[in-house]
Order: sequence, then C-alpha cells, then structure tokens
Amino acid sequence: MLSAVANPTPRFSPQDRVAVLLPLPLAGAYDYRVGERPLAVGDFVTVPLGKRELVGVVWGEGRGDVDAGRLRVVGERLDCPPLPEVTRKFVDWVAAYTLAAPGAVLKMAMSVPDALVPPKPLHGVRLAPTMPDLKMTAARRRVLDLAAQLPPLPGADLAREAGVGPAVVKGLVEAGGLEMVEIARPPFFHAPDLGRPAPILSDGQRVAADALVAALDSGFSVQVIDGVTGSGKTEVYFEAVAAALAKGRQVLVLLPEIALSAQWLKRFSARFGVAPAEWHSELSDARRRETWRAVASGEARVVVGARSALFLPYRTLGLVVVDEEHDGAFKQEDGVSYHARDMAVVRARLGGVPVVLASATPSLETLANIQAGRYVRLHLPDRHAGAALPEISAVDLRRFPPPRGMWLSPVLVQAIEETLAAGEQAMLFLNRRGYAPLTLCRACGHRLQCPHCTAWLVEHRLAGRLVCHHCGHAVRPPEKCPQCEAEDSFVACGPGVERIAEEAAHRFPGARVALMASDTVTGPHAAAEFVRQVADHEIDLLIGTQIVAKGYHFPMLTLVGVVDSDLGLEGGDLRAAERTHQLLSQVAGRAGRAERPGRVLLQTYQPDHPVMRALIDGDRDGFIASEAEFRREAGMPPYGRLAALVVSGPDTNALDDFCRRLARAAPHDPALQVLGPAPAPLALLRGRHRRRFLVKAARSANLHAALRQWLSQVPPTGGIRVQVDVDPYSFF
DNA sequence: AGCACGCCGACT
DNA sequence: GTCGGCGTGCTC
Repeated sequence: MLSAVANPTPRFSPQDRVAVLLPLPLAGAYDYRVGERPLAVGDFVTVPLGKRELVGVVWGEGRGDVDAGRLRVVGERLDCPPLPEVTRKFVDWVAAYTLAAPGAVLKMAMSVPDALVPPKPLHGVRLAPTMPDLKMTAARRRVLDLAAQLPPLPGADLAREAGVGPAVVKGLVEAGGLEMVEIARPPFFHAPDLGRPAPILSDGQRVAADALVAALDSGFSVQVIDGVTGSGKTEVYFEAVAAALAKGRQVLVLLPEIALSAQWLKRFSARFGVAPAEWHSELSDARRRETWRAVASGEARVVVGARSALFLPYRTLGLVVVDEEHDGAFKQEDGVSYHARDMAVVRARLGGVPVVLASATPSLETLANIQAGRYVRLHLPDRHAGAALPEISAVDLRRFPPPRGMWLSPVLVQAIEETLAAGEQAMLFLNRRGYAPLTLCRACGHRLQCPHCTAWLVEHRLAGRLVCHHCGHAVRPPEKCPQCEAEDSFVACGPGVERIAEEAAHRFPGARVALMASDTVTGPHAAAEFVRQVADHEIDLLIGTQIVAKGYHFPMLTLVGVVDSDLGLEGGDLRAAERTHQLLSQVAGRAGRAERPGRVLLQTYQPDHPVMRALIDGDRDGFIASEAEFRREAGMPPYGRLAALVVSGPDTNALDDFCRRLARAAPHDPALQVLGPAPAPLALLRGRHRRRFLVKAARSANLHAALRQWLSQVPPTGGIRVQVDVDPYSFF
C-alpha cells in the first residue's frame, strides 16, 4: 500500500503480496504473502523455501506471476536496520550489468547471515540498591568499594580491577550484594580524530586536495588523482576523507589487496588516531558480523576493504576512494564477474557522492573517460619532498647475457654490488612464483603437466612440490619420468623467484636476502612483518613477485632490477602492453623514494619495444596515446565493448554440440560481432573442458539486451555451464 | 545454494 | 532383495 507523501518507502499490509529476494542464484525475487505484521521495502525477513527457512529482503510489490494458492507466508521481520534503498538499487544495477542473478549479487551484500540477528545483550554488575547482610571478607570489600565508584561493567572486568578471582564477584551476585544489569556494548570502532594536525602538503597536493574537498558538496563526480609514484596521493585523498568525516558521512576506501596493506593502515592510524574498519576475506566470522552491523548503524566511519566492501549497507556514504585503480585485482572473475573500480563509480553515482580514483598509472579506461570529459583529472607530476623519479634503463640481454644456467646479467650484478656496497637496498622483481615454470625429462622430453588443466606444473622447491597455479593441484616430484621411466632425468626450465633467490644467495654471499611471494606471505601479519624488516633495513636484497610492486615505501631502496621485463608481453592479450607498462612503472616506483636517488634496470631482449621505450624515456603519455589509437582502430575497449562467454562441461562432445547450437542462435546485428566458439585459453580447467565466445560490440549497441535474448534461447543442459563476463579483463 | 527424486552397482 | 552413488530439477 503506497502512502501519499513524497518519496515514500512502500509499505505492505497483512495479506499483501510482496516480492522477497533471497541470497540464491534464482532468476528473480519470489512472491510471498505478508503475515500478521506489516512490512516495508528493505526489511530483512525469514521466509520458507522448500523445507528450509531462509533470510531474504523485501524487494517490492509482488510480481503476481504465481497462483495465490502457491504463496507461502513471510515469517518474522528481523530486528536490524533495513537494507538501504541505495544498496538495493546497486544490487539490481550490478545484476543487470553483469547478467548475474540478482540473488547472487544480494548474497554479496548480506555475506554474514548472523549479522542480521541482534547481538546478545551484554550484562554487567553494579552495587545492589539495598545492601543485604553479607559475610564480609577483604576480597568482597575491595569489589564492593570498586563497584561503588565504577559504572556497571562486566563481572570479569570488575574482578580483574579488584585483583580478585571471578568467583568472588559471582558469589556477591548470588548473595545479593551486586546485581546484574544490561549494559551498552562498547563500540567496536572509534570515531576518527579530526583534530590531529594534517601533514603539510606541497602546493600541487594542496590544489588537488582542495578540489576533492570542494567536490564533496556537489553530488556525484569522478576525480582522478593522476600522480607519479611517491607523489603523495594518499595524503591528498586523506584530506577529502577528513572533510567527509567532518560532515558526518561515511567513507569507503577500496584497495586492490587489503591483506597486503599494512603500510596503508599505519598511515591511516597516524593521520586519524584510530584504525579504520577493515573488510576482506580473512576476517573472522565474529569480526565480519560486527563490521557489517557497524557499517549499517553508521558506527564504522571509514571502511577500507577489498572489492566486496562495495556491497556493505552504508547508512551515510559520502565518499568513495579507489586506490591503485588500474590494478587487475579489482576485477572479480569467479561467481558474479565485476570490476570493482567501475562498480565503485556506479555506487557513488547512485548515492549522489563523489568518487576518487588514484593511480600513478591510470587505466586506459580511466584516461579515456578523462578525455571524454566524464572524469576530472588532478595531476601530481612531482615526487613529494623533493625526491626525484628513478632513472630507468634497459639491460639488453642479447649483448650482456647472464652466464649459462643463470638469470642475472653481469650489468645487473654489478649494479647490485655497488648498491649493497653503498649500504643501500636492492630489489629484484620477477612475476613468476616458484622455482621453475616448467620441468621436463632430459631423456624423452616429457613435460610435467597438470592432469586437470592445460598448464605445466610449476616446481616449488621450498615446499618440495609441483603445483598447478590454476587449480592448486600439488604433487611430490616423481622419482622417475612417467613417460620413459628414466630416473633423475628431470631438468628445471626457466626461472621463478625461488631460483633467483638461489642465484642471489650464491652471487652476493654477504647480503641478507628475502623472498616475497604470495606463498611466502601468508596473510596480513606476515606481510606486515616483511614490510617492517625491509623498512628497518634488516634485509639487503628483496626478491619478489608482483606483491612487491604494491605501493610500499622503503626509503633505503635505491635499485630495482626487473629480471624478465618481457614476461607479460607474451601471449597476445589485449591488455598485455598496458599491463606490463603499469606493472613495471609501479615496480620502478619503489626505487629512490627518499633522499637517495633510485635507478631501475630492465633486463629485456627487446629494448626497443614501445613499452620499454616509454619506461626508459618516461613517456607515459606518448605510450598511452599510441596504445589508445590501436584500441580505437580495432574497436576494442575502452572504445568498443567486449563480453566473453565461457562455456564449460565435463564432456567434449556434449560441449561442442551445445556450442554449435549456441552459435546458430547468435544475434544478427551489424553492431555486434560474435567470435567463436574457440577453445578457451585454458581449454581444460579443473577437469572441465572450456570453449569461449567473444562478443565485440560498438558503444552504441545494446549489448545486454542482445546477450540476454541470445542466452535465453539455448538453456544449458547436462552439466554444461555458461559463464558471462561483461568487460572481461584478462583473456587467460 | 540445498534438498529431493530417480535410476543403476555392491552389500547384509 | 536393499543401501547408496550423485545427475537433474525445483524452490514463491
């Protein structure tokens, strides 16, 4: 029943039909009949589904597409704040855009079912209003004296304060000297301290910060902080964070990998005097529940999180920040496939608030939006506090090859020796985990391959395992070749970081060498400890995968060596050049961030490749311009649009048959081009065979309508799955 | 996502 | 003869 006031929250009376969205991958919301209590849109309710009782959200008026006789009755309304309208609109928007089931998106927004049940009330003790006759002891005396002075507090705390055992307090409660009362739960998250002195900003930083602060009152906008590595982007957006908080609003900061952001958290605490609320996959259930509720109630003022933090039920979100916006980790590939940076922009637009994208190497998408006038660019061309950008040069591996069986060129070795001799730190970067990416039999040439995927097994010598990096399959190295049964015939081909660490230990015997990769850095604590060791100069030579490229500030690090600069350029991926340029720029940006100047050596077989030239000449804009031109001519993103359909199944015959039927039903539209089916880049993954279609669409085409229409014509059967990825990011 | 129904192999 | 494997399909 709608009321007549403006912008009403639709309310539903007993016996009405309501649509309830459940956190399941169903096609849409299901209709239920309202029970004895009225309901409003956004209410969390329990409903029966089959034999189960589930929590869902009242999504709107019933759709009326099932017989009234089949309707079941809504159970209870949960005692928690309703899901805000903006969050509901966001869920619908994301579902429509990604072609996912709305319930699958809702699931991300209510990832903690327990959070919906109010927490158990907390009990404390205080002095009873009338004191009964008590057998008095010294311990009891101390407890009662203390209880007279303190507000009600949990019995265990009172006992600890009084220096007695908990049994004394318990005894006093039973004897009537103390009484139990319900007390307010202490807040989990403390309000940031806005009175702290802000750091002194450079003129350039000040201009950018002022622009961000001014935008806070102008509704939706997208501001891009385009600042070189070390330019102080974080300090700039912290000013906007402070201003948003001063207006009583909440702030969301998205980081690509929250588990690796120890330094960021430290900077936040230094600026605001408190820790922000964190949101990522490694939170405990209890912490997750508290955080969810604190976001909903508005108690959590700043949330820093991975992509899923977008779906929290913010009460008064006033600012969204996406740091390292170019980072591929923002693209979720499994389940609902979405790009958190793009969805952050959508979330901000629905909420009518500004969003800030920050990067030293903005994505082509973002740069195109700046050019089109949709996003505003705030430029920070200089490093903070007078530090210079590092000098980047190529080491031509054709002219200065490493010795046989090694991977570091004499040029790089000498530079590392000089750096270590000067008492400074060096870093070696190779974006490949493990010891060697390929193991083959010297006798017969057999290559060790994953039984479930189209991929070689990667040797992890430290763990004594051969590992598939796609499905996690791990085996002990076999004693003899499974093909020719030769013994001790395996030879490791190519380097991974473990092998580089071995070589470094051999070449720089006095140096303290550390290896940092996702399998040696197991969580936030390990990451923080690594970072501390490097920052405190307990490590001379750091060797790592892309984990070391991420925003760290190591003042004494002056040399960065890239072991294989060409690695990311292989394979013909659409974004290979852009990604390699971003990654190497970020890695290079770790060098020389304080007083001492930095230098970067890129080992490469193609020193004249446009990516290498751009890095060496510091000509990012020129590189971007030519890359953009190529994409424009090819009709590729960001100038055209792509969708990928990955069709998978256990049986190749059934799979190919299904693909043929799908191909026959493909849309006929001059603005759409359907390519495929072709074997997907991983033609076998986790035991499932995979085929891929690519849909290339002009900006003007209605890609979503065409995809929906197409897919609805050929429903998958027999264990076949169709995964849709709108705006695919990687092609592997 | 569960949970049932349903149709083919090794057990008391 | 039954217990149970997990393939397919439905849940307002």
